[in-house]
Amino acid sequence: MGRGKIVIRRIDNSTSRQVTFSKRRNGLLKKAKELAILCDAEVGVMIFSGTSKLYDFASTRIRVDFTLEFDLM
Amino acid sequence: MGRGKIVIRRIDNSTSRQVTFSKRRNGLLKKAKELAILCDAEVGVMIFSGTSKLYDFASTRIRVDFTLEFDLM
DNA sequence: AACTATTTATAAGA
DNA sequence: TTCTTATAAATAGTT
Repeated sequence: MGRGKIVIRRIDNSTSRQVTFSKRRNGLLKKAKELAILCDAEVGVMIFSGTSKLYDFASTRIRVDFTLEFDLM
Repeated sequence: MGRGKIVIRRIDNSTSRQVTFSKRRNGLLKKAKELAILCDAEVGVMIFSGTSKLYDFASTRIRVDFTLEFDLM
């Protein structure tokens, strides 16, 4: 959706990748909230950017304890 | 988006709620995958339906261990 | 389970 | 880099 059609593959240009990350991250969190409300569902989303900053959402009736283990090289 | 505009509040009719759940659940999972690929981000999504069936997605470089604790009444 | 009229998300551009 | 807008994509209501 947008001025042009895109293929779903890693965006090489880091600036474009950052801009797209910001837009789509917000879109995903918004849709997660809507799903939880509309359908009375339990939804949890966690997103880590390349710099490992966390963005997340969890519906109120759910508690999620998670540990993340990255295979760092 | 659709034939009419909707307000984001719990859908009372259970059949409609179920149909919307199915559509939007798929949409959310798709967008999570796209975000992970396009932006090389770590993304995890977990969705529980009213009947507590789990639908989830996690990008391959992430491992998420989670426990869910519902406040059942 | 399909369809399609519309709304919404967003890719490019300014 | 915040705002705009043309267009792709998601989906609400319908069949």
